[in-house]
Amino acid sequence: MSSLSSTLKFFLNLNVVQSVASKRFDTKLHSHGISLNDFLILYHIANEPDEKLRRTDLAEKIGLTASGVTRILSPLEKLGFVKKEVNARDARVSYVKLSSAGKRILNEALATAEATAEQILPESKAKKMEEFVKFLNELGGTVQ
Amino acid sequence: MSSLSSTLKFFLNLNVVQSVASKRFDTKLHSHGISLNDFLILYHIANEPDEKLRRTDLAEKIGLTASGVTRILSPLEKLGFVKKEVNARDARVSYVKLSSAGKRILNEALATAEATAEQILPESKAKKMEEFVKFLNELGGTVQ
DNA sequence: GATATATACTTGACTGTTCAAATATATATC
DNA sequence: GATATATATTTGAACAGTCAAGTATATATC
Repeated sequence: MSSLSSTLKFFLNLNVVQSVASKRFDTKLHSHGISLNDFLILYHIANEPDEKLRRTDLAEKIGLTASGVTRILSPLEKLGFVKKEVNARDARVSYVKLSSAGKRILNEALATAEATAEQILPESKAKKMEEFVKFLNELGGTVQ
Repeated sequence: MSSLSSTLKFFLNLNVVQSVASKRFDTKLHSHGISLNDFLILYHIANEPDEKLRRTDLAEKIGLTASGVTRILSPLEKLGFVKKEVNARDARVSYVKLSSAGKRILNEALATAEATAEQILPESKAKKMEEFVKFLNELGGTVQ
């Protein structure tokens, strides 16, 4: 069995580690009524200057398709965490905007997410973490 | 909006990068009739001394649940890439063993997977890749 | 104004995976 | 031997997300 390149090993391990880590986060964040992807969505929206995003832009930031974004946002709208906002100039576009309830949930979930991250990988053990984050950003990671 | 810890940023970016990367791999490997998870499964089985694994052990290596493993293996058995083997001593246990056809598919897919990895992240650009792989192994990545 | 092409988003149908329960078996204890 | 507990795997149902097609709108060209 020939050896794999380091790059391929990297991606295969990425797959496994992500699968396990996202289960951990989903389990912890579930107490706030959201998933890890919900959290990521609320976080990205909160980081926009006017706390809103086009759905196609959001899809790119979280690495899912536009239809995937529709599937995720629909229940979040029903829960009142986000609201849909139209674009005055382009009727094709709709924005997803953070609501007050959404901000509250995000803030509460932030502490849980930080604790979960610390549990999986204590920062004290995280050598060169900033470097890894940078590396993932180069690969398309959108959280800066 | 307070800043996130480096560790949390790491995991959030992991999520996004993995989502995009796995789509790339799935697209490319689809020409062999398998998915990235199929590939990972065949790879892990091939790396066992006797080319077989218990299903619970396989689940751990790929970061999915036992029922997820059952769902994935069933079509692979039908396709003839793997076969089920019983355990003589423990009737609860069944092994998944690589077949000749499975070995062939894995070898063909290896070239595609390497090319895909190189496309996403050229090894010449991959500074400290071995270090990142090591880091992911510490986090539970099972491809060494 | 008509037409062609592109873009944004949704939706029916589907795939991949999990959850919770079910089934079968193994082990430990009495 | 009976019983309790644990483990391995499967399965019905459900959830998360994609695919491909559909719908609506915008833009470019004639």
